[in-house]
Amino acid sequence: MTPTWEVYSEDCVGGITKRIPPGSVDVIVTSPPYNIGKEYGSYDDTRTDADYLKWVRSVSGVARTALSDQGSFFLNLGSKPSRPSWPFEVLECFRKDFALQNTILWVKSIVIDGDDEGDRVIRGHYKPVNSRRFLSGMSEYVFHLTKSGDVPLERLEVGTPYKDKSNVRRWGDGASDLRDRGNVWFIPYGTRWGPDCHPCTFPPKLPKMCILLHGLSRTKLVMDPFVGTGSTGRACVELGVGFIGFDIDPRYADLARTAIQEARDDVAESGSPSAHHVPERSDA
Amino acid sequence: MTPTWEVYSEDCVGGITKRIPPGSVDVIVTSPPYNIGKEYGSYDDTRTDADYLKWVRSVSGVARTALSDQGSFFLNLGSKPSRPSWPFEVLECFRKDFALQNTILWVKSIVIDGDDEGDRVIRGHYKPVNSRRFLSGMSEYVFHLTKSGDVPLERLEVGTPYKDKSNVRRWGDGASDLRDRGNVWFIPYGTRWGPDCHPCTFPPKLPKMCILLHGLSRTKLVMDPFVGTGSTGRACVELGVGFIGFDIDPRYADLARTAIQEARDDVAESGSPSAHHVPERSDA
DNA sequence: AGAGCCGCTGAATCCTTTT
DNA sequence: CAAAAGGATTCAGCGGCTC
Repeated sequence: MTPTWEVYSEDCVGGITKRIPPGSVDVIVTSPPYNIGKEYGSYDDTRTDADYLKWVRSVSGVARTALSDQGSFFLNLGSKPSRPSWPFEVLECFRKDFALQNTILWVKSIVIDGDDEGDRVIRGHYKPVNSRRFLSGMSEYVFHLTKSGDVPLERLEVGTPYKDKSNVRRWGDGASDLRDRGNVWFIPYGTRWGPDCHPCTFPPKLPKMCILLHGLSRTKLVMDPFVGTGSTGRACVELGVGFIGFDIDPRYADLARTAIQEARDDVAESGSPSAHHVPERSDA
Repeated sequence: MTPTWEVYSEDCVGGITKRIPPGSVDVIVTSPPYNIGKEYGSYDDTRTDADYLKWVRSVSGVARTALSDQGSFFLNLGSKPSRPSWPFEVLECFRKDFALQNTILWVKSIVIDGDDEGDRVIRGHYKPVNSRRFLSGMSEYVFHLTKSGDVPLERLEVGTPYKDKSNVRRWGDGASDLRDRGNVWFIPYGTRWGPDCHPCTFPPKLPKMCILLHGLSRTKLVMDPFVGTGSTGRACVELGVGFIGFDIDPRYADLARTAIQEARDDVAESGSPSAHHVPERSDA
């Protein structure tokens, strides 16, 4: 049976309540908008932080209802350069409904100075901030939230090959050359980052890794309350799992539907409905 | 005039109040103990989290008093994988007295998958945890706290060259070929990890980079309320700035004094009282 | 002589069982 | 039922050994 991929152009709080049976979502992957005023164009731009956080609380509530008891909620939060504490303040809202089980650091760019092992390594796109007081932000957070704080994961699904190959046969089960990647994920942006891109989407590799970490076999339905350009939906098509997404802005909902359709065409063409691994290059 | 380096074996809250004139500290670099029960052997081991956080509040208060208006407070907080939210909870205590101006991510180990730019890169010490639900922790936080949130920094003092010019090791030239390193600092542990090492110290490179980031010219006195093995004191000797440290445990205070004395001997021997740059290898 | 194999050790570890 | 104690585990680095 083919899974379904749906995107609704409506407010996620209402949409989730109306359309999603409680406990039926296995994985949530999303990146909420920073400034609700921008996204909800009709709203008053002078919304206070307190208002925003109150709204976040309501999102958290419906998310908890929709998620299954053994489900995983991957919450991507970047930080406004001018306010590094913002992600933590938003996280507090969700921690009233969820346990923080893991904090994943999405590193976009890093400098590794030369040492015994090799020369200096600089990887990832460098986006400098012109400031006297702020360091350029090279990372975002992916908070892994669960209801119990005790949801089993498939760490090796996003694993990395052993460094010491002699350990493969010694401690690996013999077949797999994989060990835990840890909580620091280096995922650079793709080379091109179009001007019409949603400001707060992530590269397709990120939602893919999140779903794989939760475990593909335990994932039937993925939800994204703020689809943006539809990276999560695209990942779901490629992984062959169901998806339901929301975006109050019809333009983004359309973008996401297009992205999903493109992914379906690609999959139909290449023939492989699901790639059970992290591809080397999964940039759009 | 030679700066002074002092370590007192006493509780930092009392020690700071007694010995440090308000506003006289330019930079604080420290890594507080997680479990006060362990450090303060005589205390009741059944201290609750709330008690610990209350104690943190008192530390925060004296730290604020000691710090100058334009001072920087670099707070290193690691996290047990089993409780990823702990650093954020502790941070909240300090945010009542300080503004969070920057969040620096100290990355100890990272996997960079191969792509166009090169082969797969694995760097740093890998410390796996035995768990089905937790990812291995490869990072810690360094929260940069200030009074105003608007303290100017010297980003290029910890900068990195624009290009890989293999034989440009000429530091005298200065900041011409440097760009901002960003907020993700890759600093691996040294290879050897001696048996008599304090469990929660950071590599000497870390406090050094913090002081340089604040600006050597604006730094006369550095303070560390929990010296541990004395990495911060050692860094101060090497940079030629004053230091005052505290540790209630006399053994650690002694360790720190020894570390400082060793650094003084090293500096006296090599002749250069301050190295105005981040050394390639500064492991003890 | 260099590649491969194995033992040993560590870690602000986690997990299970027992008081 | 919270807390303590002992057991289990992981994988990189190192060193020694063999082929």
